Amino acid sequence: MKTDTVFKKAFNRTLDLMVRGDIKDALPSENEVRRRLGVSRTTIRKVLAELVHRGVITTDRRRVGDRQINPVDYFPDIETLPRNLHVEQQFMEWMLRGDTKPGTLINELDLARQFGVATNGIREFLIRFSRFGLLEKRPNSGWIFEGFTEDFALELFEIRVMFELRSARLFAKQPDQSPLWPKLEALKRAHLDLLEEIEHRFHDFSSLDNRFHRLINEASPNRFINDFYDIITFIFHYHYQWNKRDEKQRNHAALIEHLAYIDALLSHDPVGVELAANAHLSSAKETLMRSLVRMGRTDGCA
Amino acid sequence: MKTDTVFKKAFNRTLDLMVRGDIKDALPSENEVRRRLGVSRTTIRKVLAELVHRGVITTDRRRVGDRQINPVDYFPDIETLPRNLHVEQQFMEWMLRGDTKPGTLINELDLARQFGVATNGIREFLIRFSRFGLLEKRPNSGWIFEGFTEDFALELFEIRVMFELRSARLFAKQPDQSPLWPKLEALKRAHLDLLEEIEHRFHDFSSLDNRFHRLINEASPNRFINDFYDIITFIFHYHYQWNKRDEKQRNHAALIEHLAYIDALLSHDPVGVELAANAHLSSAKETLMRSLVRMGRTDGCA
DNA sequence: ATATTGATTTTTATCGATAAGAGGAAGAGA
DNA sequence: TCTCTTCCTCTTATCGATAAAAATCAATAT
Repeated sequence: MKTDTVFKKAFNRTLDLMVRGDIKDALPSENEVRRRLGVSRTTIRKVLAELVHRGVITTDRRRVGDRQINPVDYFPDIETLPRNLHVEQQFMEWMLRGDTKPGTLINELDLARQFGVATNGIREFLIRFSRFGLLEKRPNSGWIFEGFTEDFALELFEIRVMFELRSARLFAKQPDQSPLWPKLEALKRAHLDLLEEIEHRFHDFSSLDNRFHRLINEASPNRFINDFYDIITFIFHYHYQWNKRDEKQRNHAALIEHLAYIDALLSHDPVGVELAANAHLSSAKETLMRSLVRMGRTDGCA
Repeated sequence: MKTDTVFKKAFNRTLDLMVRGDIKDALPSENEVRRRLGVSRTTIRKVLAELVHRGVITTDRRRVGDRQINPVDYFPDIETLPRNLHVEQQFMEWMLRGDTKPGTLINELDLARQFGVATNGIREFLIRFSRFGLLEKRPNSGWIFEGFTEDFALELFEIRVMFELRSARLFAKQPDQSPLWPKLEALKRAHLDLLEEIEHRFHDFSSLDNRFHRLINEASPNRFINDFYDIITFIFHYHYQWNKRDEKQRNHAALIEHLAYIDALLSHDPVGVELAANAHLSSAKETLMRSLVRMGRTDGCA
């Protein structure tokens, strides 16, 4: 039996639309709502039915009633997360926080019980996750966890540098009329904005980081490079979610490096691009390696 | 209910051992057989029980009887293939032979019925397969097949060249005492042997090809490069399984290129290595691209 | 006609059940 | 004491069932 997370999320989002005034008086057609929320009409109808049932809208012509919408009407956030995300989060927590050692073998059944899902869900997650190079399957037996080790990080960065330099070079070579230049300019402004407010908005850096590196790849797209960047994004997302040490400084420094990198790109100077990219990447690597060493020492020897 | 392919394969292999005379008179201990076949003792016991049941060995002390072993005693090969391999093969056939167009959407239920397995098996295969960059999942809906197109091949080769040049360079730089040099020598000899008998042994090239490129990576291992080579191996394996055109010439040419490449490596000459590697890779690319174009034309316009 | 809603069919996500296979504990034999 | 075997438990591979969500088809209204 599927979870009804899609419905609950759609319901909450519909309430949002009404609260924000994007929907007032009569509701738009089912198809219109469907388009806005990006779910099927079946789900929309369920949402509408529930709204009627709760007296938020009237049955005839579905007018928005004068009933106030309050926080209790919303489904709790957890119930709007699909199962596989749930599994992912719990697994990453198990792996990164639990200080899971290289060579640990993973027991599907055990994890399934721990996470409260069927073994199937665990297995599907593990298959998906295995492309990150941290797991290996022994047929008819379990999985072996290779460990989020220094070696892993070094190998990851070796590829990352190759790919990034390749893409940056190609980006710099684009014709002047390319639509990517204005995009890069916009991104530069976003960086400057963030820099101004770095004191309290430093969390926003990671999404900017992502946008930047993906933009670099857009100049000459290659699906394998893009896929590889998924790995980086994923690993960093979870790793730094639980390693907040020096987050502000880290992000501040990276922001400055990005700006130098962007300027080098904007100046079309290949040597400068290479230098700036290298500088940024090696500092990112440094940061990760340092935090890995620290992680390993959480048992008290530092 | 699991399939008993492990048992059947182990059974066949045990018969092989007896036929080949590796096992005569009394059988070795369960643990010994286990070690040789690489399966669990549970499975071995099942095999032994079956052998007794069929009168191939005697119950007491498990002596090999004088009953002749004949082909009928073997389980058919198909029953020794695990389910997921089955799915894989059928899917690849569906995709490559069926001339499946880019943008085709994949229906798990439909494939499950077609291949005679539960939807779960299909889904697990698709998740595993999606790392090859040919599929994309739409949550709560199906999968979309991106197509085994020219773009795909071009992107694949761009990465392949980057990785191979990197690895070849590092390989050439190894110290003289590295154990990889003798391995390379051995591989060279294998190439020469095959070259002599190319007329009727040209099928053996692909495994040699694999060994060669994996050896190159061994000098400075990187799991992501290795994983990427899995993609290449997989794609080529199936693609050329159904595109046998010019197979002999193709392999013959590649063999010659390999030899030049190997000699360049053995001479530690970085420029020569780069040239030879490039030459080989671009010819491999040529071959693939040509066969892709032909595939597209199987509808008769050529 | 065309867009909107209503009813119906298909497909996906998810669970639970079960035979096959892995592996451990302890007795039996050398 | 050590290996081999028997017995037993736990895990994986695989199926089938079912609610949720998507997709399609039919009816109605504008």
